Amino acid sequence: MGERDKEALTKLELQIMQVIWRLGPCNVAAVKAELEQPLAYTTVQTMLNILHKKGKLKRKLRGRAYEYSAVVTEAKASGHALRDLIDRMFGGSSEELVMSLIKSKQIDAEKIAELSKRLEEERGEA
Amino acid sequence: MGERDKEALTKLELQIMQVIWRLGPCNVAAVKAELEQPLAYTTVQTMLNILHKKGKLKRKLRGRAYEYSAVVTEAKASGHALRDLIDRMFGGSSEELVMSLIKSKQIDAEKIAELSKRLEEERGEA
DNA sequence: TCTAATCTCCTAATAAATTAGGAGAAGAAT
DNA sequence: ATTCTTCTCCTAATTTATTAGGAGATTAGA
Repeated sequence: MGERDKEALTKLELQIMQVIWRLGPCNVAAVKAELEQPLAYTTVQTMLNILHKKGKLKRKLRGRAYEYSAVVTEAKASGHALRDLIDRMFGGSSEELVMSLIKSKQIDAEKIAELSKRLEEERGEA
Repeated sequence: MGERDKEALTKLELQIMQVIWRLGPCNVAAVKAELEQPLAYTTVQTMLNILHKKGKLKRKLRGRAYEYSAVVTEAKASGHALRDLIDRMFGGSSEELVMSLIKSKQIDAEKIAELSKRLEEERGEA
């Protein structure tokens, strides 16, 4: 990865970000408690450090522990992950992705129609 | 990764699979020649071995070199990658994913409508 | 046949991601 | 004040992913 692509979150990084998106600002203990896998305190801390270094989290001393909070929104992160996948697997075409969803039966005509409709409505309100 | 998830392709693995999906059965040299990054012959070979071990490729001696061919289709692999992303980032909901595409302006109402239409047509023919 | 060019296998170095131990600081409890 | 706990930082072991070297086999061509 040549300097670029440092946006991407690894699996564990994502899980940790998700805890913080869900709970809001957290210290190490809170994140650790919320993770389904049992991880050592220091493991969680290392990951939080990495995320902080990558600019995904900011932190602030609260009491005697740091409290970490998200710098990027979940929407932004998922948008980015999606963009990556589209570029890497669907030749950059989001239509291809949607077609793939349909072909693999992960979504159907009804759902698409429903989404279109919801879209129209939102469009109308805006 | 507890035994499961061994479906997932890493970045380089994916690139190599893509060469084979595009060109059909290939030997090491052919894959190496087709990759944009310059990689050593043995590097490509190691990756092909790994992919073979993972069951993504099968191989057959053709002349004096192995010829590797895809066991999984591109559609299947991309379907799986998509499923993973949906599970990991969109709480398992493909609708959420599509909404995210829309919100991040990676696809718009027109496209969705077009897709729906194309779907109807295909439905009609089937 | 002999040589040069592959190609395979085995091995391993490097890098990135995940996991965690230990020392010391600093507040809390007695 | 002394002890106990909790938290930070620094460090590093482990695992997975990427990269590649070298020995020996086999074949093609002179």
